[in-house]
Amino acid sequence: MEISFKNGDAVLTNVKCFNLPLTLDCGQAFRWEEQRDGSWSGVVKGVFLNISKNDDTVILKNTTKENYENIWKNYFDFDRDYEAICQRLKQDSLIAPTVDEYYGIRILNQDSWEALCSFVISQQNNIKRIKGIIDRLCRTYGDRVCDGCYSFPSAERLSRLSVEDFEALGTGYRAKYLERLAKDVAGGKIDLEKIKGLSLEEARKELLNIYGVGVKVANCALLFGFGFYDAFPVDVWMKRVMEYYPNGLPECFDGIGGIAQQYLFHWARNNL
DNA sequence: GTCCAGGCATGCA
DNA sequence: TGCATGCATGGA
Repeated sequence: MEISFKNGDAVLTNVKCFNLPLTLDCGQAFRWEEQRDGSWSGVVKGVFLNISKNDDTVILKNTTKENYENIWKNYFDFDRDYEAICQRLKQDSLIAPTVDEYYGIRILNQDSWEALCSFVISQQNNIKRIKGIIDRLCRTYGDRVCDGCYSFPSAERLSRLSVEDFEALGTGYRAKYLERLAKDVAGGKIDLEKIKGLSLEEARKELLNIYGVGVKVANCALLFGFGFYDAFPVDVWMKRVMEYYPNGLPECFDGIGGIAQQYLFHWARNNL
C-alpha cells in the first residue's frame, strides 16, 4: 500500500482486503452512510470523512497527512496485514468459503466511549433501530461538525442528561444503563484509557462491572473499541453459528478470533 | 395479534 | 452456580 496526498485528499493505492460496504455496514459501527455515488460518509472523533474506493485505490476526501496519521490509519487498521490473516483463518475449512464470499471485512478501531455506548444500546435490539437511536443521540447532543453531521456526544455532555432524556431517544429500558454509564465515565469512576492497557481478561472483568454490560456487550466493546482482536462476541446470530463448532473454535482463530467472528456474523445474518 | 432483535439485571433455587 | 422472567421499542 502506498500513500500520497493530492488536492487535499489522501490517496491510498494498492490497498488489499478492504471492502467498504462490508466493513462499514456489517454491524460493528452504526454511523456510516452510503452516498449516491457509492462513497461513504461518517464522523469519527469529531472529524468528518468521505471515503471511496475504486479497484485497489482508496480516496479519503479532504484529509491532511496529520489526520490520516492521527485518526484514519488506526481507525481503518491500515497497518494490519488482512490478506495474511484471511489466509490463516482459511485453514479452517468451515470459515474458508465465508472469508472468500465476504472478503474485505476489516475491524474498525472505534473510539472506546462511542463503542461502549453503542453496544449498550445494541442489546436486545436490531441494527436498524440501533442506528436510529444513535443518530438521534448525535443530532441532539453531539457537536455540529458540518451540514447534517454531528460528533458522537462526549461522556461529559451525556452525564448531564436524565433517564427521561435517554428514554426520549427511544432507548427503552437501556436508558438507565446509559444514564449511569455517562456519569461514571465523566466522573472518572470508569477509566476507559486504563482498561485499554489491561490484558483481555482483566479488561473484560472491568467492563462486566458496569451496570448494563454483560458478556456480549463487553466483548463487542473490547473488539471494536479497545483493540482486543481476540474478543469473540456471541449474540443470537453467533449462537446459531456456534452449533457448527461443537468442539470449540479452531486453533487458527487464536489471537484473531474477533476478525473470524465478524465474517461468521455476517454470514449468519445473510444465511440463517 | 405474535415474534424477534449484536442481552442484561434480578430473584430464586 | 444455573435458570426463569421482565424489560422498551418498532419492524416483519
